[in-house]
Amino acid sequence: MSAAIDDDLWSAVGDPTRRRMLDLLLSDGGGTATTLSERLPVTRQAVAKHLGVLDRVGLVHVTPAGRERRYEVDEAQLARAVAQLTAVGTTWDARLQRIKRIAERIQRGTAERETGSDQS
Amino acid sequence: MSAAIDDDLWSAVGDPTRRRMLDLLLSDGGGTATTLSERLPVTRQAVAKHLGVLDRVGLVHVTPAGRERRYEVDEAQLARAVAQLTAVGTTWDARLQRIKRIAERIQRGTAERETGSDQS
DNA sequence: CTTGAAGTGCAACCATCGGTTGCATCTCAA
DNA sequence: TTGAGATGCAACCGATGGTTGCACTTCAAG
Repeated sequence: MSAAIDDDLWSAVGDPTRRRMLDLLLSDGGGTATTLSERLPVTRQAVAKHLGVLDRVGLVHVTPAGRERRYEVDEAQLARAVAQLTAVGTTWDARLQRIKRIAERIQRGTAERETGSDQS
Repeated sequence: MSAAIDDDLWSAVGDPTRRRMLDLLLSDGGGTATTLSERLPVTRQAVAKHLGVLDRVGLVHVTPAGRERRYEVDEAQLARAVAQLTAVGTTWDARLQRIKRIAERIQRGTAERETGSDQS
C-alpha cells in the first residue's frame, strides 16, 4: 500500500545534490545552471543534468532569458513531493507503533502464562 | 541547513525496492532473502545485496538460524530515518509558506505603489 | 551414511546514473 | 567584429541495481 507512490517524484528528490539544488533555488528564488554550480561541489554539466531530471518530473520550471536559462521551483509539485515524504513517514510510524502495541500485548500474555498455569 | 543529513540513511531508504522490503519486513515481522524475493519482482541475489545495504546502515538486523538468515527491522533506526524524512518535508514546507507570505507582501507593496505615490 | 533439496554466498557481467572533461554553439556587449 | 559569458552535446569513468551461473552449507529423508 504505502509503496504505490509516484516513484519518479521520489527518486528525483532522493538524490542529495538535487535536494541541495532545490534548497538553493528556494532560498535564492531561482537560478541558472552556472549560478547553482558555483555554490555546489559539482560541475555545471552535472547541475544541468540534474536540472533536466527535475524539469522532467515538473519540480522546476525553466524560463529562457537571452543567453541564460533561469530555473524556478514549481511550488505545487514540490508540495506534492513533500506530501509523499511525510506519507511514507507516517505509514512507517503507524506500523512501528502497531508493532509496539503487539509486543506489549505479547509481553502481558507471557507474564500471565509464567505466573499462572505452569503445568508442562 | 536542511541538507546536512545522514545521507547514508536517506539513500538507503531512497531506493524503491528497499522501501518495499522494509514494508514487507514490517508487515510480516521479519523474513529471509528467499521469502522476500518471492514477494518482489527481483531475484534473491538482488534482495540479498539490498539486505546487505540495509544491514550496513543498521536499518535491519540479521539472525542466523540453521541454514536460514532471518532479517528483522531495527525499529529505532527506522524511526530515525522517518524523522529525517519528515524533517526535510517540514523544512521545505516552511520555505514554501515563507515564499508565499513574501509574495503576498510584494503584491501589497505593488498595489500601494500603483495606487499611491506615483512620482518617479 | 548418502543423497538431494533448500538456503546462502561469491563472481562475472550488463545497464543506468552521477560525475567529469573537452569542444562546439549561441548571445550580449565593447 | 570580436571576445567573454552561458549553454548544449558527446565521450568517458566509477558506483550501483540487476541479472545469471556455480559452489557451498545444512537439514531431512531414504
